[in-house]
This record gives sequence, structure tokens and C-alpha cells, in this order.
Amino acid sequence: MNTETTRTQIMQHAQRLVQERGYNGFSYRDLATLIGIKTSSIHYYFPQKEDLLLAIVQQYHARWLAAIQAIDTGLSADVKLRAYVDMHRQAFCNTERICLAAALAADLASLPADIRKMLQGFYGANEDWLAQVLEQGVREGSLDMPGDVRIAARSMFAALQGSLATARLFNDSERMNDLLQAALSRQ
Amino acid sequence: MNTETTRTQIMQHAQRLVQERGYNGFSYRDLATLIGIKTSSIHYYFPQKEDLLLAIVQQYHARWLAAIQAIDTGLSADVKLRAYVDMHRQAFCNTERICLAAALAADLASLPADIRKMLQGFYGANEDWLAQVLEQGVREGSLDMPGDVRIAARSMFAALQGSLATARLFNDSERMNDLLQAALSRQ
DNA sequence: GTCTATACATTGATAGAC
DNA sequence: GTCTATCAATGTATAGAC
Repeated sequence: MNTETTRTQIMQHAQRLVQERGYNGFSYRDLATLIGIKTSSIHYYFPQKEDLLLAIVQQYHARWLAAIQAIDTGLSADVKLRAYVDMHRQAFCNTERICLAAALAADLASLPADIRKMLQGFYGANEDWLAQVLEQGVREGSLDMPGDVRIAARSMFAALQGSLATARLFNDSERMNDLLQAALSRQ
Repeated sequence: MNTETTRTQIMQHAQRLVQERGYNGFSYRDLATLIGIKTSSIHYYFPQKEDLLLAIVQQYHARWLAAIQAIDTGLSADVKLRAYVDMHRQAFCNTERICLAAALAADLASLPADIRKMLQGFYGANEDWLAQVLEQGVREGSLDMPGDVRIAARSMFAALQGSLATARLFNDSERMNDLLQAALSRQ
């Protein structure tokens, strides 16, 4: 079973390049050279660069949501939070890449409108999940949330996204351990 | 007194475009059209695009540091923190732009090495200042910091940078009010 | 499906007139 | 200082052979 189809390879490399260089920081030529094909072959699968971007973002969103939903709903809030933060930490330590959504959000004005909508969906889904867990933590008494859990969830997700960028900037995986303190210091 | 020299205009528009579209999301032609000159005139001031980027980052860094240092050192830690967070909030509400350093950090792999060094300097300077203020807060008893203030400072700055990106993504200035809660909830 | 060939616009950059 | 003119390289994209 070979999952290394051309289409798969294109998407893998394209996702990585967006995360490393931004949407405007790579070309079909870069992709073609990396894979060892011609640019016209990429156009066969993704006629326009926006088609490629759309496919990447959809796949990323679906996989990330699946990973979140794989966190056992029966767990306590603080364990869920640790698992969630660990997802970010491991994603970074394995790839040294920031979040795809954060990479695209930086170049926002240069992206098509439908991508912006998808990014909002990605951010919103994460914030919703986090808010739900924080609320559970308050109910369970394991988390001390002074204000609105919705706002706390926003701040927490922003801190996670920002920490990934900083960890890469300093090429310092150790910084990803700060994430735990950042997210869980209110316990 | 006319500060709207060509050089100034170039730098202003270029900084804005980096913050909106990323370093690879605009061209000398874009700049020339915006200002009403020819691309060769831009090359007169900034022979290479990297020269332009360097000048912008240096100016941004200097101005931001000056703004931080303008915060009265005699103030209490929590007032200093509020002033610092308010700098971010107002910067966003006036311009709807994210931090220049955060915009560049996203496209990191496509930037020259000396720019990476400057970004590290910018992040480090902010984290240092924050850590110092947090330590003051602990001494004064106005802040309850469970762990290392250095780590807390990193998380706080990451949260600020991330919140700016989210506020822009959702075109929601209200989110910048979350910053206060995010940064000061440990009071 | 992948290629060759090609089109056509854009990009960063330079030389030299004014 | 700003312009015209020009450049080679790169960018996205298409047509059609195999």
C-alpha cells in the first residue's frame, strides 16, 4: 500500500513550505523540484495555487479536529488540557513548524476570502473546545477561572500559537515546555 | 517641515505591507504604484529588498523600545503592565495590524539570517522587560507568580502576539480587551 | 498521469539620460 | 533624485503529445 502518491507528496511539501515560508514564499517550481516532477503535473492535480491551498487547509483542519476529538471525553479537565497542550508540543518537536493556520493568519491580506473563513473556523473550533474543557474544570473545581471561560480560552489558544512561533524563532524546543505553565498555571 | 520624504513613504508603506501580506506578499512595483513613483527610485534608496526590510525592522525595533522605556520606571508593576498591554491594544485598534516581528517570524525560513537575529533581539527585549516588571510585581506583592517569572514573561508576550493575530483574523477589536485579562488575570 | 513546449505577467535589479 | 529602458529570472498557467 503506497500512500506516497504524487498528490499526497504535493500536499505534504506544500503544507510544510507554507508553515516554513508562508503562502507567498514558495512556487510550483519549488514543489516540482522537491518532488522530482514538472510544474505541469502539479497543475493537473491543483489547477490553481488557491486550489492547493484550499486542499491543504481542509486536510489540516480535519486531522487536527480528529486529534482533539480523540481525547477521551471521560477524562478530567486538567488531564484533557495537558493532552491538548502536549499535542502542540509534540507537533513542534517533531517538525519544528508552527501551526498552519497561524502561518496563514500572518499573511492574511494576501489570501482569498474563503481561506480566511476557514481559518476563522479553525480558530473558533479550538477556542470552543478549550472553553468547554475550562468550564468542565471550573465545575470539577480543578481550575480556578476568575472570569469568562470563553475569554480565557481565547487567551490560552493565542498563547499556544504564539509560543510555537517563538520556539521556532529561537530554535528552542525547551520553550514548548513553557506551554504547560502558560496553559495550566491557573490550576 | 515635511517628513513625507520619498524614503519615509517607502518605509511606511513597506512596513504596512509586511504586516498585512508578509515579506513575500508585496513587490517594489506595489510600493511604487502606491507612492506614485517608479521602482527604480525605490532601488535608489534601497538597492535590494533585504536592505529595505533591514531598515524597517531597525526602525520598528527602536520605536517600540522607546515606547516601552517611556513607561515611567517609578510606577507600580501592575500599572506598568496595564500600560504595556495598552500599547498593544492601541497599536491594533489604530492600524488593525499585527506586530511586524510576528509577521516576519511567520515567514522565518524565507528571511535572511541577519533578520532572524534582529527578531530574536526584539522578542528577547520584550520578554526581558516583562520579566523585570513581573519580578517587581512579586516583590511588591501585587502579582501572584507561582513559577519562574522569566517563563511567565515568555508566555505573556506570546499571548499578546497571538491575540493580535486573532483579533485581526476575526476583525474584532473587542478581542484586544481580552489581552488585559490574559496578561493580568494572575493579579 | 506525466511530459515538452510555450505563453505571458511579474519580479528584483541595473545602466544611463535628464 | 527620478526617470526610461531594459534585463534575466521567476511566477502561474495552458495546450497538446505520449
